[in-house]
Amino acid sequence: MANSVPVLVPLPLDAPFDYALPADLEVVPGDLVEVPFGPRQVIGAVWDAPSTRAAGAPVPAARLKPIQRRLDAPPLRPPLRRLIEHVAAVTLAPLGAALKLVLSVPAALEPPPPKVGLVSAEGAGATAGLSAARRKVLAALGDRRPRRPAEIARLAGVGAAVVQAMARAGLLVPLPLPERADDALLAEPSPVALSPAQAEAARALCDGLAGGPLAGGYGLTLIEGVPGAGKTEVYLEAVAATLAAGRQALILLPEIALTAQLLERFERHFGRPPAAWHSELGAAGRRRSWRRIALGQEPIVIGARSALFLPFPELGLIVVDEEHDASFKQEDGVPYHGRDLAVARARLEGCPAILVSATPALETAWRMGRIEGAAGSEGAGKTLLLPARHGGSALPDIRLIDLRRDRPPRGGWLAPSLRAALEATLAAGEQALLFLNRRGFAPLTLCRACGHRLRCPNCSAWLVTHRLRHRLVCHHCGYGRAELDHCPSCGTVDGLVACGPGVERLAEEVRGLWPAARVALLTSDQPAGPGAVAALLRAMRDHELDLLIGTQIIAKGHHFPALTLVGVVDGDLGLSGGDLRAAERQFQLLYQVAGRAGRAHPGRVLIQTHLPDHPVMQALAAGDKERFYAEELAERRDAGMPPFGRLAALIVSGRDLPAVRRFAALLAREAPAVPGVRVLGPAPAPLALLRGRYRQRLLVIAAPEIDLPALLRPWVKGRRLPGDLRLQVDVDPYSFL
DNA sequence: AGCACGCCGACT
DNA sequence: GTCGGCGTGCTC
Repeated sequence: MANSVPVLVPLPLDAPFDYALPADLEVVPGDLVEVPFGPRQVIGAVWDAPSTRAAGAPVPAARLKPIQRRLDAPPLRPPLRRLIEHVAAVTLAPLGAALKLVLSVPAALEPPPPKVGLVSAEGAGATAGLSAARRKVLAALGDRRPRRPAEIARLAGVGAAVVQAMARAGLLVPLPLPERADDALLAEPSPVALSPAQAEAARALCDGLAGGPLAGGYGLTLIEGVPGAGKTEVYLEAVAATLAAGRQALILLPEIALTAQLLERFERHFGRPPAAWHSELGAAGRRRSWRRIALGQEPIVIGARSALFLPFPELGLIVVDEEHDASFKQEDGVPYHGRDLAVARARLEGCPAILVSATPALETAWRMGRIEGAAGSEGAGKTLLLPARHGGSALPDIRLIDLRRDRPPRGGWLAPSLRAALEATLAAGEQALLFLNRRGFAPLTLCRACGHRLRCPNCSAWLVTHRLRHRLVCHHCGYGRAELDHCPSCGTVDGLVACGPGVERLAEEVRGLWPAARVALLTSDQPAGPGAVAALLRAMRDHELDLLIGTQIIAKGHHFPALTLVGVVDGDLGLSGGDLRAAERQFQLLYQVAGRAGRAHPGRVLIQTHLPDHPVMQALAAGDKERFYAEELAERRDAGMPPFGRLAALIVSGRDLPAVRRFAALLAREAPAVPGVRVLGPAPAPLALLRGRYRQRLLVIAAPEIDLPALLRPWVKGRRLPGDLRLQVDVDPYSFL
């Protein structure tokens, strides 16, 4: 019992705790161990010995509790441990909370229970006195091969209960099932023919990256090209090179871009399905995948941002596809940015990182020195610009519809010119897509008699009418109730009017105009059910649909060969609200949506807008991405906003508004007075009431040379909050909602 | 994060 | 007189 060992537990604690190491146990840093923690047992990770003892007297050796056991799982490798420390440092999260991101699947830390099947017991041939069902089971099990209970029941044509009862009665006995041998390639990989431009980019990617993936070493590359330019094929070459070197590749995608289509594409290319890691994965799938990844049995992992924390034994490449996407930013819990951490992990692992986008984040473009007249940071990495595959214009023909002149008829949302274009497209037997980034039927419902607006009781937000489900829903907290036929304020019956369009309402208009057209709706909540979305996308691809109406879920990755017209119903939607990145995001979104048109045929895009002179609209209409980036960057520079300044948002929330205000004001009074740092607020946060909690926000704006986490740490860390108040610190906030 | 300890209201 | 509310403080 000589040594003491630091163990980090996945709880919101800032430092590891020391434990006694029993004489019969050996551990190395990164090992997963079970330790007593207060009254309970928790699984933690053996941490590295601190170089200098942290402040505070060490716990006397006599009071140390012993490590209970070491788990049968590979230790967390040093790069992953350093990533955990990095996350805690940059987000101000407790170190243990960062560890929890890695140990998110406790069940995976234990070896899986051996898979057991059933065979008929010795001498069970004597069937006398057995029921017909039981005889059927024994007959079906003639070959004495162990099978899973469900399979036996199916084979014998009996219920699961029969099999269970027979096992209990000893008529069937357990026997281990043979391990599934699935390491081999399942199919012949099908190499993809690259265009000359793609081949050149792939060569540059594989050769030029700090000696290439084969040689290892950190390097950062941006692959940029219009939708359809074949960016995926190029990075697949780097993935192939990584696999050839015997290392693993991680591909990060926004959650909604993780489709069956994409997984199939990888499977075709590499002859085996990649491991997918996303929120839909069930408990069993997570456990299995986590463990297989930890044991180095999954060479390719495609996942959403949380896949960054998987325990790869030898990570050789990280790709961040759609790197500009805002969903890489984790908003609650530990508020990290997936793209930034991907780059950080690549650096720690000593492997290349590839960022991929048709419309890079402004920060990325700047950092890579991509923008005309902008210095960028030196030596950040290199950019591979992929030209459009068929030469010609980079994007389909984009035109603006000025809604101030070209007005939709009363009660409609499609301007005459968009109607005409849809009419012509449908008449020609071609496909169209209508994009409206608004779920439901109408975003606002008000009473004609008294003007009352239907609001969420928990949030400062309107209730959205979802007519298909006959419900009123809050899109922020999940509150929902049945649709109303009377005003809850004045009681007037049938006086409620729906204001503004949602995709459901748009579908109604479209069906009224073209009753014969095959129309479908696609949003994040519609259609429901596994496979339904895939089926719908397949139907669209195979031209079994004429018109698809959807929210931003349709913007990503899908390829519809017969699509020739894209209509953007409300181009201004993302531009309202004082969000720093509103213009950038809207440009990226509309550019992506536009890219759906004419990937095979020349297509066109019509954008309805009230702001045709807005820089976003002008840039889209002119097809001038460069100008938009340059202008937007200039504006950021003038305002001292990212990437020319750093932001942090401090949000104080609680059920009692006065208490929230008091604490926010106190926080502001105690703000660090440092040159180059401004603190704005407190002011009501953009959603001033969310889930029944009032929210006040302080905004910190710091010059780029300021170490923002270091500045914030003494100010906010270890602060005791009265009552149910909570303080959320978001360094480099992304969305301002 | 849990969970215990610790001081003030309505109940068998 | 007790059961129990959740405020605050600790866990090697």
